[in-house]
Amino acid sequence: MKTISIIEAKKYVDQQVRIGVWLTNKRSSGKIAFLQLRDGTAYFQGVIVKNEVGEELFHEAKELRLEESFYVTGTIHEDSRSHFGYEIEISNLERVGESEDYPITPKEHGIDFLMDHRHLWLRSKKQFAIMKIRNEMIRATYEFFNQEGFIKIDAPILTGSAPEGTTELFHTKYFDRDAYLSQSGQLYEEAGAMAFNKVFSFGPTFRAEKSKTRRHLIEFWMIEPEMAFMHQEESLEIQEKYVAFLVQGVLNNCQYELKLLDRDPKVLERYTKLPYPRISYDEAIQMLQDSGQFPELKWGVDFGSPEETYLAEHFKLPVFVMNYPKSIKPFYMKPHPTRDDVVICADLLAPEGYGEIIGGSERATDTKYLIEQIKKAGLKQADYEWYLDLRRYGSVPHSGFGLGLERAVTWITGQEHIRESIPFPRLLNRIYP
RNA sequence: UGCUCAGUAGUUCAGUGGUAGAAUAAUUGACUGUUAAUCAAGAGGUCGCAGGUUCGAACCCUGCCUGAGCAGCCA
Repeated sequence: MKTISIIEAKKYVDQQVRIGVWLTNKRSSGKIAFLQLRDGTAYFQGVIVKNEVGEELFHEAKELRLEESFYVTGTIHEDSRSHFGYEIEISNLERVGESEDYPITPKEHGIDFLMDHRHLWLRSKKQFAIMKIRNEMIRATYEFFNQEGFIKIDAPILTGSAPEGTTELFHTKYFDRDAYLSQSGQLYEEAGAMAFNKVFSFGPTFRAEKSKTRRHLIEFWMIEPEMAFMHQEESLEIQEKYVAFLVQGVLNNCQYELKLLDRDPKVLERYTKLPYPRISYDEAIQMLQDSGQFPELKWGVDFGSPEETYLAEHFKLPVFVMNYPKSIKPFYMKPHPTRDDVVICADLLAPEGYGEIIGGSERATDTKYLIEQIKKAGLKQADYEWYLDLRRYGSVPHSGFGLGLERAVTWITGQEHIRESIPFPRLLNRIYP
């Protein structure tokens, strides 16, 4: 007899199999009991009938506790009365690990309680579906960049200086010197692009900002591609192709998970059609002013979440907002060739109110300009000499972007809050578990 | 960090000055197709912490702690 996983059950109809499972819920009457089972691959139910298995085993089945682990042996049946489409008629049970007073019950719980039990909450259906989709997006990321000829160059996590200087950094010690946790691998990816042409990084990012919103994490994962001999227009094409590829990957491989989340695949299908609309920052300001909803808004300020939501809702698609004012963007962005007040950059705003998921730009290539900008930003030139070397020795036009994985997962899975898009979220007041 | 709200049974909540409540989970029993099953029974409490007002405080006042929502910042 074969030991299988639940997800394979449909291949073993009318056969005897054995499955290692946990109990997620149970219902019983005098002569029949339904055990809701999960094994980490899927959820389905086992049926155990007293007349078939005898008094003793039936009693044992009724005694099983929530999240107790055991092996079931039985026959797989196709059955429309079961949500999964298949179920197992149990002929034997072998108990493995007991479970007393499992805290998470099938009833409602508050967010504080669930976050305190995040290590257990991950077992529930909704979290299972989100994590499987997150995994698919990671898998698709590697597939996409490999097929596009990128190689993965890992950026360091410990750095000796502030890469962008603006946001707050986590401070730590590097033996007897100061060090900081990475808030972006981008500058290192630029070095990678000069060595390997098309590169990307995928790693954790740390921001010691006191932000407390549904779209912020203190620790999150970012995908940062960087491409040599590439102007912004081609970069935008890669960006939208990548995002559409992520959505398509989820549509191809996660239909079961989308159903568990009640996320309509038809909505996601719209996001696989390219190109995405593009508007300039100037046009965006005009649109927002014309809407009459943002009377205070002036050219030169960054958008908040209400503005981003308005823009993305207007197009009902991811939308690129291009060429922001120089004053609100970091020092390394390429200045516009005919205007000195904007830079060559774009943010991709996700629809349905999910906000910015990508920030990207063409990078400045002129050494003198960069030195000026570094000074203006109040940074120490000495910390950036290695970065300036990239311009001194064979500088080429190059562009790159960063995609926040959890923001993209939150959008594609249709979640309210980013905290459920990462296994163990680090939030302003939360570092346990 | 600012503004707003909340903290009472394992959990989700009601209780606005006079003996601490409900639902649900867990426990025991009944029930042959349940989908948050249903029905019955018993059990379950440092009312976030400290101080104050009062004959009397879960409730009013002060301080503190913890969390959530929104904003700024950003991906």
